[in-house]
Amino acid sequence: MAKEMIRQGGRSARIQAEVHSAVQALLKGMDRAEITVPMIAEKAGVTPSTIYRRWGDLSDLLADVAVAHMRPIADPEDTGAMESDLEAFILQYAEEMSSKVGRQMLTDVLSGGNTAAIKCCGFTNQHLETLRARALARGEGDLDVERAIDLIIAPIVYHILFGDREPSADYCRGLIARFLKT
Amino acid sequence: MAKEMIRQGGRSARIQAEVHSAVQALLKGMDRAEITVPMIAEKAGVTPSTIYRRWGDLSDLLADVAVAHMRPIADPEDTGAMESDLEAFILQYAEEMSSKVGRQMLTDVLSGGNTAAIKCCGFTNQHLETLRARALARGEGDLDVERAIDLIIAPIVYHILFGDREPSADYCRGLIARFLKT
DNA sequence: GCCTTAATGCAATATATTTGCGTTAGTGGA
DNA sequence: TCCACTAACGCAAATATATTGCATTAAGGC
Repeated sequence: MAKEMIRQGGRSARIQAEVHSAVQALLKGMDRAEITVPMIAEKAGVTPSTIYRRWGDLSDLLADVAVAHMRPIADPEDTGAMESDLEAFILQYAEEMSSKVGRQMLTDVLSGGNTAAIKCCGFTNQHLETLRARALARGEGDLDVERAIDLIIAPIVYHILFGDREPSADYCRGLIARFLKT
Repeated sequence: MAKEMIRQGGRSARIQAEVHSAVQALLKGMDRAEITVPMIAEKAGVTPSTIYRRWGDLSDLLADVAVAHMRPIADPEDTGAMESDLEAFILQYAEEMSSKVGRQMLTDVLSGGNTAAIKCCGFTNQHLETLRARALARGEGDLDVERAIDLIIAPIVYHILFGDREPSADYCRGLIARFLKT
């Protein structure tokens, strides 16, 4: 019976919430490089050892918080047509990701375990799949999600991560136009 | 006079070399998460405080080492034609970056200061510019480097970083074909 | 309500980082 | 070549962070 069960309710969940919000609060006030686990523990009203045991180390914790914060709460806006849906979603995506906190979330996700990164790009796929389902329902034809990742998302993320270019709205619209041109 | 000069010769350079090779040696034998500064210091025959003072912290050191290791020693192979040059370069790039050490270098570069990342993508640009110069010299027409970054490099890097797909040779050739198709 | 045990807190220990100070060794000028 | 200047280093003490054993708390199933 009961082997290696993972608990989800009550105290355990409350502590996770406290720790997450402590991290987010600290991220607003200081650079990521100066945040420490004891600092988070104190703000969350928890013992440091609890954090170490649950999350392993700071990278994993930050990645976990970043993923939780990126988790979509709502579907992308429905503007009535696939092209405008796509533009609205991409522009918002680029703006969120290129902001200071967005960049931090990206690097945290990539520094943490590989599972965080997979989840993160899973969210993006999910959003694009939503747009695809809408397009099909409207009879506007298909939307190739893989191709959208390669032609639109990947360049935006690349330039944000490597800092060699700002993903301006015009640049994003250019990527979308290239994608739509069959 | 002499304000804030930076020394380059002798001991200082030797120590940098020792530390770099110590890091590379350690990276071969263990996971990046278990490497510590004192560990590196001992293998390099140096005091930990020296490393802390020169590089700040582990992230910056690893980023520095990764950048140094990515710095191109030779130009990409000259195969006689732009298309084959491009294919040769991209396939090698994808293979290097998707290897275990390649992934580590990428995340190290992105975790370290922003300057490391810029240098890193500068190397890629430089290689593509070399291919472009060759193509122009041969009278094969132009090669749009920015577009190559967006259409070929960015998707490869994206999938390596987020781990949602392996950049196989066939996949890379598909990206190249898409790029060449005007 | 009772039992089992995952999850936490506490405290002791081990490890890593920072810092003050004396020493070594590049660098430029005489 | 020698000398003055000082950046960069080594050492060791002080501080901060990470790990671990053990007692305690509280989910989840009965």
